[in-house]
Amino acid sequence: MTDASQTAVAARPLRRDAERNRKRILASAAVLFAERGVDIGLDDVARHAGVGVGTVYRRFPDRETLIDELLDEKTARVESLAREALGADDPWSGFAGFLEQALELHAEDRSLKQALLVPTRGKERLAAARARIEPLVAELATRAQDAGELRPDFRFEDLPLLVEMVAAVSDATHETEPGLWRRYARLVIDGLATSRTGPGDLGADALDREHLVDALCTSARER
Amino acid sequence: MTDASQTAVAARPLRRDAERNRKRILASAAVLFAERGVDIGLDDVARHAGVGVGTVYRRFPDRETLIDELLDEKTARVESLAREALGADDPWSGFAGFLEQALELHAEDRSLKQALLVPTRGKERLAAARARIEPLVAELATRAQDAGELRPDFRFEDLPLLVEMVAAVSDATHETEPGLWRRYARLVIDGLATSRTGPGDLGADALDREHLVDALCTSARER
DNA sequence: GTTGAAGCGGAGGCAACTCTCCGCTTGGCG
DNA sequence: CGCCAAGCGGAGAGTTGCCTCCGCTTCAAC
Repeated sequence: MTDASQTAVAARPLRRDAERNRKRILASAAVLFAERGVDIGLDDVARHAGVGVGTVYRRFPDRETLIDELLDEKTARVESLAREALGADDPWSGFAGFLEQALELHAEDRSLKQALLVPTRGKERLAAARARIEPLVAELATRAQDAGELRPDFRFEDLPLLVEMVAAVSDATHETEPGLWRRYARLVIDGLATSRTGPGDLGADALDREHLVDALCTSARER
Repeated sequence: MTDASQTAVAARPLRRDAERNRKRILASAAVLFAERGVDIGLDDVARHAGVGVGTVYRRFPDRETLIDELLDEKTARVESLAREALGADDPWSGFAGFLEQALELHAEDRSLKQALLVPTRGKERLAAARARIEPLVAELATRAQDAGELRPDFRFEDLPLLVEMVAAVSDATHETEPGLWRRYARLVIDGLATSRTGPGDLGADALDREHLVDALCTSARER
């Protein structure tokens, strides 16, 4: 893979001011995408970066180019998480640990879900990242199942929808109670284990009624 | 509670043609809300009902009035589900059965989630319905916990977010594989039980890769 | 310093959506 | 039947969000 600053191969380097603006745009997009997802107005990105809209659209002909460039660093973190997990001693803690860490990345960055899960998002780079990650998690799941710890009726195709589920919680509550998703992640992971006994510990407390109302209103407003 | 056709008390009855149009609007809104949620354009409702936009806005001064009127029948079904469940012999199957049936209603009707969960949606009627339902499910949960079958760290305030989670799956897949939500509902319910052993049975098969791709694209497009 | 290509900003076109307004139509009472 | 209050439809105003275009500015090569 060549240097990250040259999108097209052997493109003539940008003028100094142009390169500076390009960096600013990427930095602003990273912040805003993480916070509000990849479908925000590029006008907002331009304003945040202190450049005109025209500049954004000139540098990134469409939203997907911008996404492709921005998110491939983030997906690389998911990939290395999966590789580490494959090296873990215990197959179950490898699998469950990976899942929890991946969910943490999703909770911190809304755009990650859209980039990793939606196959039409981004361009070649993102597609390649997805293709690298998939066999890794499939292997993680198989090992945990062979060890008898992950329920046998789980299939690795379930993962995107599990992410979708927990992400629905973090989207709804990240303003009100940013760590609450862990409670529901724990619940899901408990449901994935072959067996379980005893009271368990969901970790983070449930929301009280007042905060719950806040959260549901906020998430409905955001939509 | 007085007759459903008089929104305001003692309002003079509508002219015959007006009443007919009102019914048509409600019927169309029921169909479209269930399919696409309560935030669709009221222009669409008007077109579907075969009336002009003006007619819709004259009869229902704002969206919330329409929602309030439409959804209180649906919420009544949730309420009676909860009452039935309280009469069940086994506290756990009462709780779990209620949850699964409630999730089924949510899977069939997107607007239900918005009406029941978001406290700012609708007007007095819906608020009253929410207030009636809450203590019922709290009691269901308490009984199941006292019987030692529902994990003790569950709190009934978790329910809205559990609904949110499973609804995220049905929203994503209701076009591609309408029954798939059951698989994930089962998983969550398994996670809620105090203990569980053996392979379990998630019911509906996971999506194969092709359908999964379809589902994720569709849900992203809809958003 | 001069010059032209590269780059810039933001006005404005276009599309989707919500809701209002007003001239025409119609039901039903006397 | 004749009348008019009640009702109707849909044009269009106001808004928001995406993206294009073009006249002006700036860089950097010479």
